[in-house]
Amino acid sequence: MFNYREFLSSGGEKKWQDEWEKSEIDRAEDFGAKPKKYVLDMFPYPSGAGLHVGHPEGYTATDIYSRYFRLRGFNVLHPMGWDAFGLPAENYAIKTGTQPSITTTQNIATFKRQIKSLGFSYDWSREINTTDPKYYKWTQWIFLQLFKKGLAYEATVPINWCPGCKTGLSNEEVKEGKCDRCGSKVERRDMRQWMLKITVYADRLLSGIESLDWPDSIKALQRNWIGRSEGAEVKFKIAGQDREITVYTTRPDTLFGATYMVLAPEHALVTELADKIENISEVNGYIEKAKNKSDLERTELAKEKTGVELKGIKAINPVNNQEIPIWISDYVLASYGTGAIMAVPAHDERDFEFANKFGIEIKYVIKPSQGKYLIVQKSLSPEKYQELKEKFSNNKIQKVSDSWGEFLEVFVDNSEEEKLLDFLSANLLGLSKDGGSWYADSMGTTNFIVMKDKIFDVSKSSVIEDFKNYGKEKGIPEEQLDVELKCDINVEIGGMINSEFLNDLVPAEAIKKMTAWLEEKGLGKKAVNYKLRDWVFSRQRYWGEPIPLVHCDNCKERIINNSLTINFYEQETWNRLASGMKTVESRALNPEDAERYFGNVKSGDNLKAVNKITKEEKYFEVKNVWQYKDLAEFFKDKEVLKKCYAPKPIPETLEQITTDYDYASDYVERINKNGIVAWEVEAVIPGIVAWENLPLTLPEVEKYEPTGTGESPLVLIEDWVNTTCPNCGGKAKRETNTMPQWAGSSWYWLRYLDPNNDSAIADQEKMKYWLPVDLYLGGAEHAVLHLLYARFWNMVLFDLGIVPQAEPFTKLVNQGLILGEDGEKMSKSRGNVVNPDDIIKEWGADAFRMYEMFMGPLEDVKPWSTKNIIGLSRLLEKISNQFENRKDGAKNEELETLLHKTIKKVGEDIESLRFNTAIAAIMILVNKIVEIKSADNDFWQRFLVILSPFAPHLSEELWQQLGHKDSIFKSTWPTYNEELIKETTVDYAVQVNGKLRGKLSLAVDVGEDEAVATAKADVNVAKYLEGQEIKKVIFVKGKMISFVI
RNA sequence: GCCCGAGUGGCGGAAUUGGUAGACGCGCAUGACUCAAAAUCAUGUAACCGUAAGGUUGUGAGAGUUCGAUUCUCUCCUUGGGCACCA
Repeated sequence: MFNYREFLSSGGEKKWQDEWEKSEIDRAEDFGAKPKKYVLDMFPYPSGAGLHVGHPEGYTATDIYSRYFRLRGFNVLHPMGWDAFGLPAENYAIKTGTQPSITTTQNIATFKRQIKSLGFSYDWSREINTTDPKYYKWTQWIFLQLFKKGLAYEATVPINWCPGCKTGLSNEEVKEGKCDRCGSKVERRDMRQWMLKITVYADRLLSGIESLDWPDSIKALQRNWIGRSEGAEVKFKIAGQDREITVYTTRPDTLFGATYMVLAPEHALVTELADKIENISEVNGYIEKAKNKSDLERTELAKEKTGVELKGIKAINPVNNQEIPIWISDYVLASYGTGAIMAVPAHDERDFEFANKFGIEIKYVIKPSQGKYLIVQKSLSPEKYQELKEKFSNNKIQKVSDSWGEFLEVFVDNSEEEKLLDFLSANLLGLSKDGGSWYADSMGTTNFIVMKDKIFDVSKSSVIEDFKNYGKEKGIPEEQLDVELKCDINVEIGGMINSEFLNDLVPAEAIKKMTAWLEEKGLGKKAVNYKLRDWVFSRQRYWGEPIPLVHCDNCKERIINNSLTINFYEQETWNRLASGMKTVESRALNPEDAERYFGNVKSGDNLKAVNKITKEEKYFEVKNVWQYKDLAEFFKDKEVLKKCYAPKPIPETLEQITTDYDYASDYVERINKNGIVAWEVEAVIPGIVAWENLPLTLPEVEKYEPTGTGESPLVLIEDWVNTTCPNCGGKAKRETNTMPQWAGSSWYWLRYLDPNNDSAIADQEKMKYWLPVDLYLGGAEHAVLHLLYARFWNMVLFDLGIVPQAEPFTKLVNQGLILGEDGEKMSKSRGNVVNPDDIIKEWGADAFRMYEMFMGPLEDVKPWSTKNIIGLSRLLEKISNQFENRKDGAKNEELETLLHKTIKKVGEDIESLRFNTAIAAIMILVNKIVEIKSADNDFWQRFLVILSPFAPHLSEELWQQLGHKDSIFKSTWPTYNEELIKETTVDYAVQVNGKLRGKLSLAVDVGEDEAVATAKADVNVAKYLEGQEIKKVIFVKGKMISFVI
């Protein structure tokens, strides 16, 4: 007699887990003939706490999915591994002195035991571990590919420094100004860092999103993070100076409304024109203060804008030649756009706030015309309301309420403006709020300020004054006249005003027209900007992949930033050259440009200029990062080509140059071959970089404590740091920074394909066979970190011809967070953490798996509830009991039909990851078995297979009890018969005037006439139809019949 | 502030080319079995009125479109997540 509880308590589940492992049933076959399916879980960080119930949610889902597709005849790759570099193990080491590698090994063992106890069908022969030198050899190898491609560079930049973790962080690792890991407030620090040039891929990372079958929310997050914006760069001249400032704006249409300019405190203009600025000490004081503020402080103080005007100099608005003041303020960021803005207070909220605070002119250049009017409701009689409705029947009238009371809103389009105004003045204005006046308060949504007997047009600049004067005349209390116009930032509606050649255009069109105008006049041009910053890639910590580079003193020079090369041309050369180049921007070098070009150079570095023909060299020592006076002097009379942000391979054909390459420096080598005189400037500092033989293994250390000085503990191991240069054989020093945690996870799905390959990250053919990943499941917390980095690396590897697709993950699904029983996030401190071990011990793995799937939709956030597990346990017990009651030859038609329906439903639900409804369907079927009392072997053969992905242990056990020698997972998914599933009768709902009045069971192919006649004859329905004229009958086949009377 | 998402019984949740709201499970109630309890089985379970038949209301709030709205449109509220002076 089979008993489910006995099966559990006697280790029945473990028995099958061992059996499956022994028979290697879960192995994926490389190059198998069956269609392939790559089902991937985000691999876990093996923490000391072990698995929590959130982990198995995703793993169960992919397990069910994998088992289902194997039963459907697919060759499924379903691997698991460990993302084991990271701070917890290192912090534990600092506390206890235990080597991170030892803790990691222990934690992995725990995780593996727990994961195995859930009966997941992972192919363990492909297990990987990011901390294994055999694995990180290839992480390092990929880094070197990036380095050789010019995508990894060293730079001294202000970075996010976490004082708690004593390491630098990437932008993606900072949440609300705090460290994503430890919660410490992040500080700004200038530090030497290895950076990855992810910005080069910004556009492709953005456009690639479109093709992905990912949740919209994740796509939106990535789009936001990349933050592409289109706009224009506009040049503003400084009055009386041979100097201009370039600003970036997305709203060139509002240029006529630009009443001042703002520079970031770091902007080079201030130092350059220091002697022209009358209040220079005040300005310098402000700059000094801004410098010392952390990013967090800047944003915390954001509520109140600060700034200082640069007295003595003025900028000239290029569209109307008006002189406008120049300010510096930290609400303008040096790191975005050009570090300078034109301020249009009337149509930008930040500028509006700033201008209001400092009393700067606000000039409106867009007339709003959304056509929205507000009317006080209490002034409307029912008759008037009716009249209003009839008059404006095509428009929307709705009730709203705010702190002022209840109103009606009437939306009219422009064509009906006049009509509404007539109506307003004829009917309503005399009856408005408080017997006095009432006004519409937002310029953004309203055309007119409406007063008792007068309407004011807000497009007139004097509107507020007019309004107030009129109000005073009428004796209206002052506080009721406190009208404020707000800034309006819309692009879609309204027309331009006060803008000469743009007048009456919709802003969106005005943007195009203005941009074209600027380009034509040479005052500006179209430009694109991204919020995405380069990836700060080095960490000053121990437990990570060593960066496999060597600094050598013998070798003289090092290019610290491949993007830095700029070419300066003698005037004559320039003249010969410039006519043939379309995309080149030329100008004499000035400090502003120098700052932009050499922003990565730090004090003490050298800049080397090389004459490409004579090979003459000239060195400039950098005294101050923001000042390059010597350099500027030397190149004063030379033109400079625009810097090259994006080093690209030397083009092969002329077409390539003109179509693909924006930047002239890309093809400077070719030009030089033609004898053109140019100076090429590189930033150089002592020490060459060479790369190591891989893997460069992480040495053991005695102290894991970060030094806190911006160097990793590796610095303390002298015989590791000191090495020989692979380049010249002389004395050299190793790089001591390590890689961030995200490095190992940025390519791990490739390694599963070929985990033991010692000559490549993975065999090309294997990659072609298995890639891309068909289903990738994991938490949404990785939306911009792991998923963006992984896409970036994959794209680079694709460009190198290593991986076959640019996008690694075709379909991505996020499992929702599981909250504690109290509805809060599970956390140790709250004491609401549930340990899977306890649940499995009490209820078994099958019940646990099924409960996690039955909780609700996979993607939803949902609370855990231990008491609800009993429902699933009962189900499994019921199944066991009914299995014992089975009777051969006792076929039941009703049950057979329901089984077919269930086979269909469960299959469809698994494919679309709707496990909760699949289990509900299984429950309905089981309830039917109970009702029928007995089912035959033939029924069980098929039922067990559809149960098996959910409850593999019990299904396998009962399967074997049916007499099978082979595993149930070697069988095939049962088929269903469409004919059998077809219903013969359908329930129709009968409605009268939209209310349900009766239900009818009719033949599936019933005609409309017959159905309507039957419906009319129904007692319940007839009651309502009696003595009524039927105006309309609606018949929806298979659904309902509706009478309108 | 901006960008996503969600609001349905006591609870977890079903149902969307607009067509019978509340599937399935938990819980609860009553009954059977038992000396009793647990377990199990049976029945019931949105709210209100009614002994019942039946009726009315009902998917965050308000409006709109429709014969008919959880589903579509608009406004608002609450809530989860993300971004946060990105010009």
